[in-house]
Amino acid sequence: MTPIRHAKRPRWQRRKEARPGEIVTAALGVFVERGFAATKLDDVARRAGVTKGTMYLYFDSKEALFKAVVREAVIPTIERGEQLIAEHQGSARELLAELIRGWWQQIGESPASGLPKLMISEAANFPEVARFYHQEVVQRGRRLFARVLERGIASGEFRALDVPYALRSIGFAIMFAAVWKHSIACHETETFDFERFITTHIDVVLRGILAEPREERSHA
Amino acid sequence: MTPIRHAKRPRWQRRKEARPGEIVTAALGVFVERGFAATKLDDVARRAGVTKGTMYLYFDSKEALFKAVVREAVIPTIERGEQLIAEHQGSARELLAELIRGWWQQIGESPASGLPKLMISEAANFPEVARFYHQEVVQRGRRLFARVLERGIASGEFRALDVPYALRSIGFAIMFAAVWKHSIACHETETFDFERFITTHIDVVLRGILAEPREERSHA
Amino acid sequence: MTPIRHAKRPRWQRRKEARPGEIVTAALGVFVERGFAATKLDDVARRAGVTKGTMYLYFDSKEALFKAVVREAVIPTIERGEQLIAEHQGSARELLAELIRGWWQQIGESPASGLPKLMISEAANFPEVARFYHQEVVQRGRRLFARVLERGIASGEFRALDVPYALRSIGFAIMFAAVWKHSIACHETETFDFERFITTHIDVVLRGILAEPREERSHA
Amino acid sequence: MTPIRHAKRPRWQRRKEARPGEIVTAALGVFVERGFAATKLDDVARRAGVTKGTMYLYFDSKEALFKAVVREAVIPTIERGEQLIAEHQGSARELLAELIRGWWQQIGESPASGLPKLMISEAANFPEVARFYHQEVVQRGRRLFARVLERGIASGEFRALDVPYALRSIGFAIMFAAVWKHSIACHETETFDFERFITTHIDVVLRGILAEPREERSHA
DNA sequence: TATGAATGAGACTTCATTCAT
DNA sequence: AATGAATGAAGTCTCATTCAT
Repeated sequence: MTPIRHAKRPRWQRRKEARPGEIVTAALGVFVERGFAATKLDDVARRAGVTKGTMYLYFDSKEALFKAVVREAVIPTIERGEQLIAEHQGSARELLAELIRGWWQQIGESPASGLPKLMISEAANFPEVARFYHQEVVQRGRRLFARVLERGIASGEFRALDVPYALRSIGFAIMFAAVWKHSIACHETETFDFERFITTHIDVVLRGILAEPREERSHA
Repeated sequence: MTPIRHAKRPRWQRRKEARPGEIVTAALGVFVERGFAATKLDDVARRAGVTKGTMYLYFDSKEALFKAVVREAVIPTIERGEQLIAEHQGSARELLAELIRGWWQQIGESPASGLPKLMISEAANFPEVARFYHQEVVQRGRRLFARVLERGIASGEFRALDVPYALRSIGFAIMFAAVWKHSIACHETETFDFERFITTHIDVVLRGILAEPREERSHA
Repeated sequence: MTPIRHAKRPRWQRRKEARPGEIVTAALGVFVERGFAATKLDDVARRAGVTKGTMYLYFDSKEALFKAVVREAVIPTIERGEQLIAEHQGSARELLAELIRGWWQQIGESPASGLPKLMISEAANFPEVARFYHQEVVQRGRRLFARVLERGIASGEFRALDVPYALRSIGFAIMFAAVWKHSIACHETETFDFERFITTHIDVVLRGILAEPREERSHA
Repeated sequence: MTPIRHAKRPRWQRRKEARPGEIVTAALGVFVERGFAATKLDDVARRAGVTKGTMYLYFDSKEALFKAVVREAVIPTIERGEQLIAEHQGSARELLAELIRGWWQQIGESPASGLPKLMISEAANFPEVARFYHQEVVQRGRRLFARVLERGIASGEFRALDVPYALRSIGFAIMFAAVWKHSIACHETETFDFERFITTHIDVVLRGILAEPREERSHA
């Protein structure tokens, strides 16, 4: 009679390469959901499929993990932003529309879209990180939009705008959509159709900034 | 023989009526700044000019205080919203402009403007509160805007819009301005001119939603 | 029938003044017994009759508590040392004998006698504290002994000695007795009679340093 | 076709015989420096040139390692002690002097001199080890000294002494010198000349215990 | 009514120990 | 035989909450 032998699964595996990324991904999720202070490392660990102790092999502290999360999430945000500019061509209006639509497709639908919410929530608790984010993401993004607007104004496509504020008028709504997605949207019964929102938004703001049709026109 | 009577001033005064309000105000500030979990009751107490123990005379727990803060901040938000509709008249475009400008003046510049940031940050941690806020503020606000847009469409002032999403296109930017003010804006070197933002925003979105000019047109 | 009413003893009392001293005393005991690292704050708290949390009202950290313990225990050691010199008079030999006997009575039998063991054990872990102890206690004590020896040599009572090392020859044994008392002595079956040790030690070392009685004798 | 053969040097060599000794030596050093609880096995491993895991091939636990360290360090201490007695001959005074000097040369200058400090520090945490050390080293050492003193008294070289305590008067200072060497001595700016200390100590205590010269005397 | 000393549950963090490689 | 990634128990420290004053 052979004794029953449970095929003993190993208690854990060595996955040194994969771990940091998995932990950062898990942490991004929990931080975005609950905020830094309310996040328990146990929860992050569980979501990453490791134990609490393992996380300290890769990150010195909860704060270090937070910074790593922001850093990791920021880099693709920047890179994709740069790429978007490089790629898109055509009229300023098409460029702007593509920029918005592209941003949403590449970032808005990725986990990195939680970053704005995270930074907004934790700015006061992590001033240096906030400053870093502001420089590397916010200001860069603004310059991007500004360039497009200015190009459109120069070419006569767009009317004379107060560029620094017009870009906020356009961009804030998009940022808020991302923030919304990761917070109260979860509690809405009817689902929010981001596709439709983006389409409508582009429609509204483009009309809002386009130069007067042609012949007639006279605004102060 | 007259008994000696020390004119002993009481160590503290009875301020039963004033206390709760002061505490809630202080708590709103700290909650908005740091978030619920990162807020220490000691800090709230200090800002309110009382001690930690005193707060428990008025609020059962930190969570209860949080709910009170939201409730207290929500009520004027709603009331002012209602009032804004009731007061303003005129064309839909003027109404919309006044609505936005009025919101900013009455709420955006008050401490209650921190509420959106707070709710966004804590929605996942306080689902019931989030639901309450969503119903009493968000949806009500939306209905407000929707009514204005619909009125404008009906009167031919505005073009045919996807109302539920167009209102977000307009409103999100304003909400984000409030959120921004309480978070990363603090880390900007150049100051953000909200007045100018509001003006530009109204300008852009109004043009964006107005019916095709045809020939005539003349707005300020 | 009267219901039985337990005279409910208060869960705790407010004793702000007394606490720090009690905690330091308790901590001295445990630190001396087990060493810094092996000491659990829970144990200190229990011995002091408080809870762990209470200790943090008075000391910022375990390390801060350690430093306070040393500081508190050092001060009386120094003060009593100074006092011993000031008080004692008479011939150098009597002075030396009194010094040793007095040290034992005043310090050796007090809890502060654990200090040498504690400093010896933790010197490598707390270099700054060790330096402080070395300056304020060790060197001061040495100067004390040195002065007595020099006085005796000058007066012809003691023979010409290598003072810096002779004082160690005398003093080390006494220090070791204190160290011993707080460590291995606890594991001896037969008790150690400190009184008898001190008497013998004084007898031996005094003979060892007294000037040659008179004419005769000469050994290498 | 000859298969390619990488002359792959093994990542590690079989050093089964050498390992335990190296680990014990490293551990002795760290234990003496920092104490048992403050010692991290990682540090020991690094000093021994192995990894933490390897240590568990030779020692079941940190405590087992500690015991091994004591055992290993105790044995030569005992053996050298025995050897010292066996070797030395001559008058009791010479024997005593040689004993002290020999102890210092053979043990005081070896790493084993850290043992007294270690046992003193950890006696309360490892009572059985302390008891073992006490029996095998302390008491044996005492008996050794006692025999020498008794021999000297019997031969008339030494005066009538309270032997059990006189030997402590002599021996404690030497033990303390060893303890000192491994703790606070490291923080002294001026170096401690052990040679000179031993010489002075022998000088002082021998005079302190020699019989009164009477008129003359001649010991071999 | 108000205080703030005291509490204790719970979080972060360390590190001895295990075990897949 | 050796490694070092992974574990989890245990300790330090914080802070919401209680309660004697």
